[in-house]
Amino acid sequence: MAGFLSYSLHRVDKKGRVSVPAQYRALLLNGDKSFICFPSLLGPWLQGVTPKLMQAFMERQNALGAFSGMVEAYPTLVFSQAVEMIPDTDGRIVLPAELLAHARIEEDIAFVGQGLYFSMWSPALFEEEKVRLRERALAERASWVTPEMAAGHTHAVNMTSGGEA
Amino acid sequence: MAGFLSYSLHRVDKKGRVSVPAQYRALLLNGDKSFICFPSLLGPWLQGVTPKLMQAFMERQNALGAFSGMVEAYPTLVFSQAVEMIPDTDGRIVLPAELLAHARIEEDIAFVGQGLYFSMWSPALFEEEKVRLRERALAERASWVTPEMAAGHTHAVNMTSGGEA
DNA sequence: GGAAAATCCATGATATACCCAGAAATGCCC
DNA sequence: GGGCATTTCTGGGTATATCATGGATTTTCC
Repeated sequence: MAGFLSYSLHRVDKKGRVSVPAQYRALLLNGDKSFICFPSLLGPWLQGVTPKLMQAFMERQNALGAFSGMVEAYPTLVFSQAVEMIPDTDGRIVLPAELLAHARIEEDIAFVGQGLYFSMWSPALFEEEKVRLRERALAERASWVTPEMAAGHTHAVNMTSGGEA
Repeated sequence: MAGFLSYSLHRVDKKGRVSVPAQYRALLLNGDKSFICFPSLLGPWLQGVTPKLMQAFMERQNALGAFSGMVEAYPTLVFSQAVEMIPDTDGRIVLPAELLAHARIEEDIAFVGQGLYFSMWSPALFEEEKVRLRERALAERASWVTPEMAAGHTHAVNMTSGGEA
């Protein structure tokens, strides 16, 4: 399945090395075998996105921004703090200290699948976040599973293509 | 028929293995030979969906959501708790302990067809749910039956008989 | 030369993929 | 309807491969 799923706990060793979940690594194989990591602006966690997604974000920038004379705050922050992570032959990466600090990650790290992308957390902080997520999710749910979705997408979701006649 | 039907009772053995109903397996054959399983946000049961359906849900995410700064609560909860299940050569899967716990499944498990997808229950809990379903189904029925059907073919929409045939 | 980083090597625990076999149910043919 | 054959589910056992992790070694660059 081509999406980031599940939750997995990993360890940060003394040298800062972290195993990227094998499942995620498999998803990166089709691309650049790397992912982009940057601190979330809203809280203590790190976002992990595919290079492709990063590209899409870049293309949203005003190409002439550099000539506008003003600094585009959001993309500048994101890009300046983003780091490309390339897992080594053992599937491990080393997260820069600033990123670890931002997410308050010390010995343990949690990889959290979010479908198109994923995030990395201090396990304890994510547990707290999960409580908040649950509260918000029910309210949000309606907007994610609206009749339009059912009407608009169902036909594209043709079960298992063929099926028996 | 390319849809998840019926109800079937299965056993969870000591090793946590569960046979996926042959009927369901047949539906997965033309696809990825797997399905995605995640806890329902609404109650103690597990949802089973095809990878294709999961994909459709994923595509509904804002591709640049990771950059919005906001955590999308609903998809994050779903994806982070979702696990891809790939039946082995005997057609069995192993459900993770957290999922079993959520649905309070112990020795027995019920597969419940829901058309485009299906769900997994503790048989006892589903019996209780069925009572509630019957009540709600009658109220809902009106919105599922189109005017034409209501005029002549109402009997053809007799979904609520449910249970084992 | 020394610190930091990248690479290689080793390990062990776990899970998982596979095999086998019996029982039960199902469908089929006569 | 009776009997046969096939599928399906279940249980148990085992070997294998995967994967996360820790340590050592080499390389790089200041």
